[in-house]
Amino acid sequence: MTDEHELVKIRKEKLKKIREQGIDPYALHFKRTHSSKSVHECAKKVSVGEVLEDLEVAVIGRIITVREHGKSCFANIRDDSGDIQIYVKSNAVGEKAYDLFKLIDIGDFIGVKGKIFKTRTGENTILVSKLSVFSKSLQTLPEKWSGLKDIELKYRRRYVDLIANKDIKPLFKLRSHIIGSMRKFLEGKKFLEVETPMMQQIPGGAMAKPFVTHHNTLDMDLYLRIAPELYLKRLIVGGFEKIYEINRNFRNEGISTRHNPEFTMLELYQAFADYEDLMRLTEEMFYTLAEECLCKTSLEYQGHNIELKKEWKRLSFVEAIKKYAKIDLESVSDKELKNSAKHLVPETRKMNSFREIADALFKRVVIPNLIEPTFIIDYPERMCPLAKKKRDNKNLTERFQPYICGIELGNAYSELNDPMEQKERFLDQIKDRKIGDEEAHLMDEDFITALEYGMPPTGGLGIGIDRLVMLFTNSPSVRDVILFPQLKPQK
RNA sequence: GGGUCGUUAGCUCAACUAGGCAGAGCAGCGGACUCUUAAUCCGUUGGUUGUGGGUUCGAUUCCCUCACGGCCUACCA
Repeated sequence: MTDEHELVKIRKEKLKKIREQGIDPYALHFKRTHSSKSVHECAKKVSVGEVLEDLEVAVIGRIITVREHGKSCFANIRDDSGDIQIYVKSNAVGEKAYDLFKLIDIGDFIGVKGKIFKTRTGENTILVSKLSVFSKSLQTLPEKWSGLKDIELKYRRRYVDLIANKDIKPLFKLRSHIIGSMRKFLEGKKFLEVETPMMQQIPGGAMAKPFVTHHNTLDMDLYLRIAPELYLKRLIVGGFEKIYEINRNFRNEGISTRHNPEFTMLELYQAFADYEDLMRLTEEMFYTLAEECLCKTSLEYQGHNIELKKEWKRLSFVEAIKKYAKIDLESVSDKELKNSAKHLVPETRKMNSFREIADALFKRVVIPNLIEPTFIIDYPERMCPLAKKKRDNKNLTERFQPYICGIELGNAYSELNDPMEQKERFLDQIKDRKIGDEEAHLMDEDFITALEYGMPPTGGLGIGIDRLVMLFTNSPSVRDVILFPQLKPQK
């Protein structure tokens, strides 16, 4: 407290003076009649210089700017609907209230009552007749036209970023709108939203390192889920035919412009559907979301103009590697693959499993070329332990991943529903794990048991919501679309 | 994890190239001003230059350490 900033001290002094007038500066006893937006609507019928006589409005908001003129003052207050100008005049509001107003700073919440008028310059304004304080701000807001630029502060104090930078709130409103539209789209197709465990005894459904936590009473470790997949499939076994979950996954991996340790994912499962059905569903979902949220079927991302309402390109994983890396995965041995790969992607030297090397090649050499909406399909069987083998080629699986502008947006399969084959695949994964592939799958016996009860043929689709929002908001970093991205503590 | 760039007043930025009293705008404070809107005008407070070392007569500036962050890269989605 002793090294408190001078600016905070001054504001606390003002706070004290307000309290000395018998006013509680944090209480709410105010009936709002209008938002600033609705004031603007009422003001449409007022002409320049005129006052709307037969209406008194009560508006509450945060002071954003102030322009003093002796015994009168213009200020702008902001609520969730926008900004409105107020005009506080000593002889209109009374001298006592005007003295109170002098104790008000930019950042404070105030309530005003008064009539609407249009100034000489045509600005809709509330001529204040009564004024009250509802929250005294002790911190100074960032400078009014540069806003908050410091990226670290924007993330650490997102609340300030939201106040100071006008484009931040609309972005997160759009994110919310996208997720809402996604739910609406899925409800329209009769999908049922379900919730499955975030804390799992065996983390499964994806290739990633999990976060570990501990339950004290049960005295056992639990893992924050890396994916909901295996539980959602259990529900398909249980008889649900169309289900989805929109929720957080947690992966204990690196942080980058495309990765946050916790991220939001849509996963949906549809019985009696295959990956062909889901590709059509994906196309429809993307352009429907664009229509609803962007009011068009195209989007601009980092200089690329992308039309969504069309049949997306399809390229098989093997063709893609052949096209961009000039390696034929179907004919090379593991040893040959390792040899050819190390020239293109030196990092593969350290890798041993087929999955890791093929994955590395794909990410480094293929993905940057996938700008137009593209489904990469038919991945080699050894890369996808949960996917069903392709009906006419048993070395491949019925899997696809949607890509736009080099962003991997999801993952989908015709799900493997043969319990014995699933068990074999898990055993193969355990072999990969033994040669150093830490992300290879673990055995989940209960999941095998579930499959033994019989899972209908099912299509499953996962969509990374944060990345989808990046794309829809033209954001270069996933941190720009996550309100509170993960950072190290300060100091 | 590796590479690279950055960190100066509450906020936005100068000063660093080639070491020589750390500056401006906004915000704040005092004053003038009853239709302004980046209000204007006059005056003014505010700094351990991210941290800790080193070189030097002298370091915001050069060198090193550490912390935090951006970008690239790796793991991953």
